[in-house]
Amino acid sequence: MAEFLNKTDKRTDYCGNFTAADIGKHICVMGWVQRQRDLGGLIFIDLRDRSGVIQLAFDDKTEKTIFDKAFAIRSEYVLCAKGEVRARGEGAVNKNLPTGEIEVAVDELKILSAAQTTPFEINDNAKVRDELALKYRYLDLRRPALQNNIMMRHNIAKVTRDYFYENNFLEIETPMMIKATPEGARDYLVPSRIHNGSFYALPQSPQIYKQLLMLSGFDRYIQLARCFRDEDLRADRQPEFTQIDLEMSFVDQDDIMEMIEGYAARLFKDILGAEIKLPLPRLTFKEAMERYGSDKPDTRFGMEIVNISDLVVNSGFGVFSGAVQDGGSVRAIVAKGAASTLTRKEIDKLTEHARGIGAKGLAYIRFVDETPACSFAKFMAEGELEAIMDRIDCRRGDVALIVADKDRVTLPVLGALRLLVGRQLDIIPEGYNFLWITEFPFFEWDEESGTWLAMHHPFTMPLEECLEYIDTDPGKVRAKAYDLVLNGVEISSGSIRITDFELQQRMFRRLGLDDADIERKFGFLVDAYRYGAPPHGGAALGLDRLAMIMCGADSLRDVVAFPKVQNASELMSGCPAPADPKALAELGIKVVEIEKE
RNA sequence: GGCCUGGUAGUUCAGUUGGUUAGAACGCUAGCCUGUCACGCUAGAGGUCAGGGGUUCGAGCCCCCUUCAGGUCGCCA
Repeated sequence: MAEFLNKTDKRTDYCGNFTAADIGKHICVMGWVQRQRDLGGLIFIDLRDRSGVIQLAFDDKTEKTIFDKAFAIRSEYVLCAKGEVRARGEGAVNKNLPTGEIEVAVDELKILSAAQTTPFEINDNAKVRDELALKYRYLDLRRPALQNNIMMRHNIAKVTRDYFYENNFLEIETPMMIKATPEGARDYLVPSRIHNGSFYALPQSPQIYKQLLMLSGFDRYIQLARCFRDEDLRADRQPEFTQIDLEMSFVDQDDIMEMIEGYAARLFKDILGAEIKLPLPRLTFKEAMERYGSDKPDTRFGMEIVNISDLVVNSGFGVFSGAVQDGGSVRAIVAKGAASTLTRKEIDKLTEHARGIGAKGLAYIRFVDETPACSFAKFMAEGELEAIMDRIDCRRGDVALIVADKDRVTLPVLGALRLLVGRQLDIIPEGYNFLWITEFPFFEWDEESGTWLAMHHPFTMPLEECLEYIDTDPGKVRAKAYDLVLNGVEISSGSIRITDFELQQRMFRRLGLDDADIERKFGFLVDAYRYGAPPHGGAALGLDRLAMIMCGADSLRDVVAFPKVQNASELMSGCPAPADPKALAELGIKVVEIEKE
């Protein structure tokens, strides 16, 4: 039978906060039983709350009724315990525990709640399969590791607000029920009861609203904004997530980047005590792609991509020469000292992987013995292989991986292999490596539709020097867009917005939109820019991803209190779930079975 | 939508070439134990081998389908 708190039951402090300085004090603690140890005439209970654990002690001086109560206590019972803090005996000190020098000699004990045996042990050492842990997420969240992550996330949010508030940003809430955005990820839709057949969308980001806030004159805006995207999940992608969303007026690109750099440095200093050297390094998109095969390169290690097209353009190996003559390239990465790790079998696996992501094949040089084993040596003329190995610095003990294709294949494939091999060789050092990627292309040619698409979004400002190419050579137009990358993870994406009505019309038309399209898709936003728009731009940082990296977690699930799994359902509550037929009728929605192909 | 990996006691796992009664550790229950802290010792309970179908004299193991979970490609302006 559970007991109840009364007016005199006030917690003195969290369990983990007591120290030897408290010896002699009479205290009250509350929490969950981590473990009860019954030694016969002596019982110990580790009481846990979000701060840590403290040991409760019961012995022959303990009143009999209390001792008997302690005897029956099991793991995860919720207790209120009062008693005197005392030093543990010589030799009984637990050096592994912050509270290991002390214990509470209990003289009053309430069982606030009994607990059934949990489906798994509440313990960081006990591995539990995700499926089960997520079904009982409220229990999994009792584990110290997860508690610490969630608390660190809180601290990140706090420092974030502190920093931006101090810099005159206003926190303004934007709506969660909005008009569907015409492009980008799939929207989550919310049906309207009053307007049957019409739908709200949940925001993929507050993009349009924050731009309008600049037009309204709020000048500096920030919001920790919940965002929703109906796309497939990944370890670093949840269907709902939180962005640190910000926008600034009367600034250009460098001002915003500087503001964000200051934030990054402050955050890592305050939370982790890490010094981030400013200004952060910058790479253009083009350079990042050519050196790392990625627009979010992990620059904690080298293994950069080397272009060998000019050496093989006339070689007897058709795969190489053909690729270059067709306008593509032949490029390589070299894994230094990897010859013993990257066996023939491992290279075959890498080849399979490369094929899986679009390469036609993978050539290699594996230099382990006197003569290098090379998959294409027999096609090489005198001196050609030597020239290649010299260019890419492939020495005894190294393995070179070579891809020949269009740039849009060679670069990303080598970029992916670089990461894979880097992890396999375990050569990626610890630490925090920030990097800006700038000068993104504005347009992206879409093979499928045969049109130019906006790579970022259509309100992104082109670089002034590129304006002349908008109609003549769209591929050359670069944008005032900047991504912040941390350890190979894109943690922020931002841009300066177009505030000139005429220029915006020009960009829309280049994207193949006619006046009717523009009006239908962006009508109110375009109109807004007719009435006086300050130059402005902003960015959005992924709070979840930041927290993930700062916690050293491998998955967003470890920093989101109630995450969703791969099929976008939540295992604990069982959502999404079928709706009540009455509710559907009111919404004018009829559920039809969609045939699977 | 594609590909890969996995599902065996409450939990984490082992399970040989397809062969008798499916094991271990932890947890749980009971008993003993005054300095434990992953307490110790003794005993015990606990199994739809994810579900369905097939091959076989015989299936946890082989085959097919389904399902759940993880990773990944597509997708994510």
